[in-house]
Amino acid sequence: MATRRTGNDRESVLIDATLTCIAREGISAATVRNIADYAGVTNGLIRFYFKSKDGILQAAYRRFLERLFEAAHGTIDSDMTACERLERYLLANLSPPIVTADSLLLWANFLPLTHYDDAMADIRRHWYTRTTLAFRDLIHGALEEHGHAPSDTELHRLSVAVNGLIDGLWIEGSLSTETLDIDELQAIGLDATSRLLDIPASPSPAR
Amino acid sequence: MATRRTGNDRESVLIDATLTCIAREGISAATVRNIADYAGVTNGLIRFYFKSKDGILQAAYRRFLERLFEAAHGTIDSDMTACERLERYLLANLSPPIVTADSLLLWANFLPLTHYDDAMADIRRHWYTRTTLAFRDLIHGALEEHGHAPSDTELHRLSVAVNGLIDGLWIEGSLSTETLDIDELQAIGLDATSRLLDIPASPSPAR
DNA sequence: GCATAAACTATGCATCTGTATAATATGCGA
DNA sequence: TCGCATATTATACAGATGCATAGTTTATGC
Repeated sequence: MATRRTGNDRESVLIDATLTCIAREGISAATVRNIADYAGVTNGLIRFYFKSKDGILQAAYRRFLERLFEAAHGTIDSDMTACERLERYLLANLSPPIVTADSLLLWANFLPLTHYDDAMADIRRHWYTRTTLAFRDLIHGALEEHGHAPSDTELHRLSVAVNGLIDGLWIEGSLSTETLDIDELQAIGLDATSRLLDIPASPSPAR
Repeated sequence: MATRRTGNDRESVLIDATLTCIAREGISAATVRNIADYAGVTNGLIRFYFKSKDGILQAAYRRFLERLFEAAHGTIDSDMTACERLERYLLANLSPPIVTADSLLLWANFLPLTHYDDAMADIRRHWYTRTTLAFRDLIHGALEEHGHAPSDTELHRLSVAVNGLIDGLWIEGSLSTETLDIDELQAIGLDATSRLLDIPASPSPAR
C-alpha cells in the first residue's frame, strides 16, 4: 500500500499524475486506473478525492493553466520599467517550461474538452481572460513609455497581433525543439514584437 | 441496410464521418461504432475498408491536412504577382474554412496522436514540410518584388515569424468566432505582416 | 493503548471497445 | 434469370472502462 498521506498532499499527487499521464500518453490513456498507476495508488482512491473522473480532469486543467500563467507572470516585477516587463514576459513565453513538447501536448489534449464540456469551457475562459487583460496592459505600458498613446481599437489590434505572434512561435518552438533553438526563437520574437509595436528593440537583450 | 456503394465512394464517406465525429465529439468519442453511425452503416463495415481503427484515423488525418493545404494554396494562381500571391495566401489562412472552430478542433485532436504514433507523425511531417517550404517561397517572392534580397538566415527568421503570426491569429480567430470578426482578423494579419517584412501594405485590400 | 474517523485497497458490475468471423443482401455479367 | 464476387450486417469475444461498495489499514486524540 502507498504510504498514507494527508488529504491535500495526495490530492496534489493525483493531479500531477493526471498531467504526467496526459502529456506522455494522451487524454485517451488517462483512465482512472492509469492515473492511479502514475500516482502509485490503486484506482479506487481517485473517487475518494474526486467525485468523478471529470472532477480530476478539471482540477488538472486548472493546475496546468495556472502554472502556465505563473511561469510567464512570475518573472515580472512591479519595479521594472514597462518595457522590461514586456520583454521579460515575451522571453518567458518563448522558453521552457512554456516552450516544451509537454506543455503544448497538454494544451492540445485539453483544448477540445473545453468545446464539449461546459465546466472545462469555464476554466479556459477564466484564464484566457486573465492572460489577455494582463498582456494588453503590458503592451499599453510599453507603448506609453515610448510616447505612443494608442486608441482602444489600436491597442486591441496590437494586442491581438502580438499575442498571436507569441502563441504561434510557442507552437513552432514546442513542435520542433530540436531544429529551432531557444535563443533564435527569442530573438525572432523580440525583433518581431518591436516591429509590430514600432518601438526600438531593447539594446541589451537579457539573454 | 445502407444502399450499396462502390468501394471508393463508401471509403470516402467513412473518412468524412470520422472527421465529423472528431470535430463534434472529440477523439475519445471516435469509436468504430460511433463513426459507423455518422456514416449510416454498421460497425463491421469499417474493417472491410480499413485494416484497423488506426488505419481510418490516418486516412482522416491525411484528408484533413490535405484540405487545409488546398484551402490556402488553391486560392493562388501562378499568373499573380508575388505580393498578390502572398496576400491571397494570408487572407485564405485568416478566413473560413480554415478559421473555424471545426478545423481548430480537428487540428488539436489530431496533434497529440502525432506524438504517440509514428505513422501519424509521418503524416504531419509530410504536410508540415510542404507548407513551410511553400510559405517560405511566397515570402521570398514578395521580398524580392520590393527589392529586398534576404540572406538565408534572414529569410528563415522572417518565415518563422510570419508563419507564427498567422498560426496564432488562426487560433485566436477560431476560438472566438463571435467576438472577433473575420474582416478585423484579416486587417490585423495583413498589417502585421507588412510591418514584419518591411514592405508596404497593398493599397486596395481584396476584401 | 484504544476507539474512531480517515486513508487506502480489493473486487465486482454493467457497459463499451477493437477485432474477428459467420451470415445475408446486393448488383452485375452471362 | 441465374450465378457469384463483393458489399453490408449481425453477432460474439476478450479486455478495458467508469463507478460503486465492502473490506482493510493507518494515524491521532483521548
